[in-house]
Amino acid sequence: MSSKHTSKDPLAQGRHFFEDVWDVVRQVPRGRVTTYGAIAGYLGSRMSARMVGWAMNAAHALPDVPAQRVVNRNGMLSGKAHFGSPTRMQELLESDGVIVEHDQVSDFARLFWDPAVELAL
DNA sequence: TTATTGACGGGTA
DNA sequence: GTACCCGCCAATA
Repeated sequence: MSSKHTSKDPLAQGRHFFEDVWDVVRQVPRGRVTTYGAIAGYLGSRMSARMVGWAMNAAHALPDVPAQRVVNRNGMLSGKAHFGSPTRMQELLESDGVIVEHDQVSDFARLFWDPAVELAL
């Protein structure tokens, strides 16, 4: 991360968007999952779910960011291809106690962890 | 410099 | 119910 501020209006975010994303993801409890849109909405940019994906890409270098707990709104492991192996994301989720079938989280609605609700800020 | 893409989501047809 | 289009911000070509 270096020294470049790409945000033209940092005050609007109060902080770097990526850092906020990582901070939220780190708060996702084991055995739970969240979505890109939920994180984006929690941060204030409801339609910038894509940026959460980019943040995850950058988070790849961070130790405590469980990106496997972040899936798309369908509960599908859309980012599994970006893990070490095609099955790595599923294995990590199963290790968390999450059932995954056909690249999709079982009982996704039940396991869904919404920062806007759980953090309730 | 502009154009296209990307770990997405919602609204509209 | 599915399909398509637009918008978000950043990085890459």
